[in-house]
Amino acid sequence: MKTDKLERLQADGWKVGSAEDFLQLSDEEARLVALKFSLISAVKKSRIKHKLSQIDLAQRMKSSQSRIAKIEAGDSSVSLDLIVRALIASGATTRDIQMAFTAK
Amino acid sequence: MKTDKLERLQADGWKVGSAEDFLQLSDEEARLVALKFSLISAVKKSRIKHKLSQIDLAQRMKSSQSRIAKIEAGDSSVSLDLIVRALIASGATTRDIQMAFTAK
DNA sequence: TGTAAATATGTCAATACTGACATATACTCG
DNA sequence: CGAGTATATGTCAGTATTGACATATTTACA
Repeated sequence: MKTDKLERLQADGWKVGSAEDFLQLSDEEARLVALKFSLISAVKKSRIKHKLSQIDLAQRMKSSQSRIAKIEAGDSSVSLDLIVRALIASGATTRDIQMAFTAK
Repeated sequence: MKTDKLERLQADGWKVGSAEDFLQLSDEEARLVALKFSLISAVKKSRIKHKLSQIDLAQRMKSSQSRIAKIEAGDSSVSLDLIVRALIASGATTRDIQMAFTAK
C-alpha cells in the first residue's frame, strides 16, 4: 500500500498506528480493512445501479443521509454491520455481497 | 422459521419485535441475521479446525475468552465486526469466508 | 469417581457507533 | 449566473458494543 494512502487512512481516523506498525500490520487487520473498503465500494455501486439517492437509501434502512455519506466516504466511525445493512438495503443480491467479500 | 427458534432469538435479545413483526420481518433484516449466524458457525468450525481454544483465539485477536464464547453463542451483543475479526484471526481463508456466505 | 482444561454466563465501566441536525459544498440544467 | 437537488462534513446526546473480571458449568480423561 502506498504511503499517501496510508496517510489518508490515518487522517481519517483509522487506527493504523505509526507507519512502522502499519507496515507490520497484522495480516488480520489488513484483511479486515480491505474487506470494509471492498464492501463500501459495493454499496456505492449498488446504490447507483438501483438509482437510489443517499436519502432514498437512508429511508429504506431507517438511517440518515449524512450517515450514508459517511459510509461511502469510508468514515472510521462506521461499523461493518452498518455497511452490510446498507449493502442489503441498496438491493444487492446475496451474490453481489459474496463477490464483494471475495474481491481483493 | 419455526416458532421455538423465534422464541429463542427473542430470549437472547435479538430485536425481532412481536411474532407478527417477525413474520413480516423485512427481507433485509432476515438476511442480515442469517448472514451473522452463518459467519458465527464458520468461526466455530474454523477455530476447531485450527485446534485453537477460545483462550488461544482471544489472545490472537486481543479479546477475551468470554467474548469468544459470546460470539459462538450468537449473543446479541456481538457485532458483525467482531465476528469477522474472529473469523479472520481463527485462520479462515478468504475462500472460507466466501463459503460462509454461500452456506444457507 | 476427581480434577484440570475448556467453555458458558452475568456484570459493568469505558469506548465506539448511532441517527439526527445544521450547514457546507458540489452538481444539474434553465 | 441562480435555484433546486444531491452529497459532504462537523457535532452531539443516546445507545450499543467492548474487554475484563468473577464465577458457573461442561468436557475429557485417568
